[in-house]
Amino acid sequence: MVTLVDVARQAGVSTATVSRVVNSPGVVDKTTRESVQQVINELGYRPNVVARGLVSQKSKTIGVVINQFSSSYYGRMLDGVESALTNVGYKAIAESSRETAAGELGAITSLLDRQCDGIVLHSDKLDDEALAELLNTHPQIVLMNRPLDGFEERCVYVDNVRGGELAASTLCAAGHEVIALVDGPANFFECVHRREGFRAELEKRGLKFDDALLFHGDFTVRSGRAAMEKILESAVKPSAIFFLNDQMAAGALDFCIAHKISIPDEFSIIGFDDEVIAEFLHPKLTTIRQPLFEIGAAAGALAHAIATKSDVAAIKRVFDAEVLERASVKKLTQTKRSIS
Amino acid sequence: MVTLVDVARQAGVSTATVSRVVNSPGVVDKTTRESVQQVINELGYRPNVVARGLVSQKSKTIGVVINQFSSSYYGRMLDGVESALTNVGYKAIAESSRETAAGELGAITSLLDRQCDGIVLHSDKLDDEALAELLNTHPQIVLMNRPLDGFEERCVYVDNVRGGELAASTLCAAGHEVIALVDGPANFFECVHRREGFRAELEKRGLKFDDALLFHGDFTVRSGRAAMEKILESAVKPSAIFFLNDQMAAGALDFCIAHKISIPDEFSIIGFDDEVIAEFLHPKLTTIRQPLFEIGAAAGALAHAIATKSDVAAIKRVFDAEVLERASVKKLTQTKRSIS
DNA sequence: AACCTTGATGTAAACGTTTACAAATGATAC
DNA sequence: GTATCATTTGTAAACGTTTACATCAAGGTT
Repeated sequence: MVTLVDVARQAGVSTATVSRVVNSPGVVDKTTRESVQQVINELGYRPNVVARGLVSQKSKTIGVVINQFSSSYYGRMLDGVESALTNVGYKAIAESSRETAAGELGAITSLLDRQCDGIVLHSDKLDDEALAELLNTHPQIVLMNRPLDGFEERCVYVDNVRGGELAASTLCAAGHEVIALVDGPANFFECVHRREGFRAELEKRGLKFDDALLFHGDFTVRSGRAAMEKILESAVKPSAIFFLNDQMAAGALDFCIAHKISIPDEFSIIGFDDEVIAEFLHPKLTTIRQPLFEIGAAAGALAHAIATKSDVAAIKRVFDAEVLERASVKKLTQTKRSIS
Repeated sequence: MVTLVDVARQAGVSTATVSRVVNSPGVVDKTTRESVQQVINELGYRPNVVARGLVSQKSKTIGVVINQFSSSYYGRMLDGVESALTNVGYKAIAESSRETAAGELGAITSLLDRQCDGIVLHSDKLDDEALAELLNTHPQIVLMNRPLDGFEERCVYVDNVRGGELAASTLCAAGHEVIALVDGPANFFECVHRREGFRAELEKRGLKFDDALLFHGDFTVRSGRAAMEKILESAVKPSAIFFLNDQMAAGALDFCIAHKISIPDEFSIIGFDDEVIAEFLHPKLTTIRQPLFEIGAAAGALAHAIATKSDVAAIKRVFDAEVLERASVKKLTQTKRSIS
């Protein structure tokens, strides 16, 4: 490995001078600079980031903690983080928690040990209390796609309430009035918010949400299939169904194909997330899209801003979801609506 | 930040002793060890990985270069790499090339600058020559899911030839004899190999592959749709089609739905890759699966073995693909076969 | 009693940088 | 000719560790 010292010796200058031509070429004399640069090129010298980090006490690196890599949900956010950081000369280093609370904590510690200047954390295994404590002791941590009361400044996320409203308004605008909702895991804040927004929008439109229309799922394909079956067996006759994520909607669609139930003719279906599978389903799934890349980018920018003590106010924290209209929602005609 | 020096002072010992209780507790006296450990806990001391790396000249880190995060293709391999490394106390740090050759080179340099002990490279932008040069100058680099002549020891990949054979044998076993093939980008080695294996298997079975049955695509959904249209317009009447990746097969399926062509009744279809979408398509796509997690894990293990100069021979380099039979391939009956 | 081991600890150099400060040079102004 | 200043360069300390080597005490051999 060729070091600063090698270059200095070869060029007949001090290490300080070499360091200067690398970091602030302006201050060194043109002749010196050029001859040093020449030696740098000849020897193929590259600064050792580790040594540099030790003395500068900066790693120019932001750590990112996610659940796993093999899901485009995290992938899209990672791409966003990396993109934002690359733009400002920082690096992202991603670590997976392997889907356990211990893994999340371990990843954070490991990233901190590595002297990351900031950390972008996607947590869904730690509870609010643990998270609050973490954020209090480590001012360089920001939360990605999760809000936390009292830490509004350090959270970047999609407005799930607004997302739920959007689902309701999309369905209502298409003429639906009796709408079933298939829930996700009870303790997920996303579910609470999406449901909340959904109900609120319905009420705003003078429609009451009947609890008989609420079905339970756990975000898996299998549970979506089961929920669809339950809906068919039940007494309620919704014209549309809002699944709190795409996986469950996919399960329902699969069930419908198997049982020759025509979608969207017999039921309109809307999902949430816009996963890659959504536009490959049959029919193509209308869904609510979270701007994951943008959320990742904002989280990266926020962590960077905090690390460099630069202006944090300009960074957008709360993102709106948007509806992607595809083919699983049918517009009801006036006549049809009155019949049903 | 609390350092070794702080601990040493507080515990009334030298930094060497503290370092020893952290790294080789065995050699220090029980009483000393315990009192030092006590101070470490009180102060919440954590070793600075950067400083440690500087003196030990080891980072215990393997860098991984991929094209992007937001694709489960890379995600599955990343999970594999991370899993293998975590098992041996190493860390993976992933960087995306943002899909350009310059990005690949930049990521490698950046990882090298960070003193990664090894690098796992997934390259599809660099040609064989550039790669060979890279591997020659940097013995710590290994290639993930790409073979390279002359560097068999340092490449981990799926046997695409065998994968092509598998596609052919699956279709033949179902009674198909006239099989169309939809190609991918001409310069991708994957395509060359898959085609090669496909042809070889056909010939082995006494079937000749007619070039009229070869159609071109570029791995995109759109091109799959277009290829399907071309096949329908053409004079050849295949009973089955082998798409060199799932994306194109998805496009074809979409086209078929739109044009009321029943799959697998009118055509049997097989894809390649087993992307997440495969089992959500209609009908569920039969495809050839690459063991991406295992490939990533092996690549990680290989890089680690090289970095630690341990035994490299035991690590599996070439992986077999497997066929995932779902619903897009139909078994032809003897009668039907003779009619067609 | 002299010598050798063994085990525990400390001393100090080293890793490859950056940077505050000092020093040297030359130009400018009077 | 001296004082002042700007520009360029060098010296050396610092960052937080690890580790070769030295030291020392205590116990064992002869």
